[in-house]
Amino acid sequence: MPILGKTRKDAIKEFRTAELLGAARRVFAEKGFHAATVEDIAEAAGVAKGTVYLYYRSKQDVYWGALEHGITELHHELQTRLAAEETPDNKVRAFIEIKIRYFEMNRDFFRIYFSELGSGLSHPAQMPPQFEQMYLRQARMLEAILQQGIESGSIRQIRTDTAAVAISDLIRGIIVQRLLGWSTKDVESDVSFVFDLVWRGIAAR
Amino acid sequence: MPILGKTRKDAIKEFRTAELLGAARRVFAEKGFHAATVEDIAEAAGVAKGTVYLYYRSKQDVYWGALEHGITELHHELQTRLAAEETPDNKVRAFIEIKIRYFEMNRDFFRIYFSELGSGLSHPAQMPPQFEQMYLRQARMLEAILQQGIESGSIRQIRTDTAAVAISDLIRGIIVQRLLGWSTKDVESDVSFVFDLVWRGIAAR
DNA sequence: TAGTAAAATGACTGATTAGTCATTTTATTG
DNA sequence: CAATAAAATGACTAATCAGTCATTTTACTA
Repeated sequence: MPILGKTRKDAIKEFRTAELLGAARRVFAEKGFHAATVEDIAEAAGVAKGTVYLYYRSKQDVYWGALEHGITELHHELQTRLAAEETPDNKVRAFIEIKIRYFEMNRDFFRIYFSELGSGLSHPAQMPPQFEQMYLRQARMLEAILQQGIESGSIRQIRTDTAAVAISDLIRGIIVQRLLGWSTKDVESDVSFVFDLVWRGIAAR
Repeated sequence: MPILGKTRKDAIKEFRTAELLGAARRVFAEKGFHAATVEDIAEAAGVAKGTVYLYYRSKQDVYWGALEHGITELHHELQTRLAAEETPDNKVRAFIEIKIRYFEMNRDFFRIYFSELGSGLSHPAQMPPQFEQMYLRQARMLEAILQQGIESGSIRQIRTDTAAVAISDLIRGIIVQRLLGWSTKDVESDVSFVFDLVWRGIAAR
């Protein structure tokens, strides 16, 4: 039974992989890439160190796996929820809200995501190209919304690429504030602040 | 001659310290805190490893020294230049421009500054309290300008703390874009973009 | 210039840890 | 229930590097 056999093997692999990625996310978030040891991750996942190397080629591989998992999940969340909104202003607001809420619910992931951005700054070459693509994919999603708004007349003529990046920066800033405990407001109020600032800035007069 | 002697000794110390901080900034920016070795820094400064430990107690100390130096320099730059501006809108614009230009001229420093923010996220406890103070000091400078604008009626009622942070986030985002080579516009045009977005968002109607 | 103090050096130590692989445990199958 | 294959283990190796300190070099002084 080659097919069943293959499926079962894959099931084990998927299970261990998910187990390890969850542990990796927690450990990397707490200690950062360098300070986290493979032993730490193995322990957090409840396996021995050698087992980690049965599923990932290196520590760096585990890290990228954890990062990719979160980015993909967030992307799907955005695609699904944005499809339900009609107007550009609702879409922009939803975009802001979904990202803030996702990171609020996945703080460990945000720490990895954020610090990877930082190290990508120092070593752009070492980052696998697909990650640059993943970052840009989100920016393009937002750009498309802005473009739609410009065409329908609700958003003024504006550089959509720069505006999209600016919105992402504001969102990231809010998350950092929340993680540091410097913002004690509820999510809704932070979402409104960002949306109002942005919408005043980009809406047609 | 105790006084002269002391002065000379201090002069040597200052010279070596500056030498080392410059080298540290370059090396840390290129490799990041963990991957940079004390040997690297010593070599970049043209001294032996042991010499580094005559002026700094640890690698971490060197890092904080480099960070503090840049933050202080930027702070003085801001204080001096902002004093020359009169109206809130000119001050806000100057604030944006000075920061972008400073980081544009000190790219190595920005990499350290930015990644420290990232690791502060993961280990808030390990960051010496004075750094949190330094970060907040800049935010307060901006807040004071906004407050002044509100009082004079040119800026609408708005949460100055959140707005100040938002402006800083936008500035940081622009710098990242520039360092990654994703923004090819001249500084003036990036400054204008940020200022226009912000001013539409916060100006009195 | 000789003698002394300050500064600089770099070989060395101890600790850490990524990755390996011979051995053991667990699951499968006929 | 063997016999065999798959999965898991963790002791071990080799490499790296922060920090030390006995020795050497440089600067100063009388």
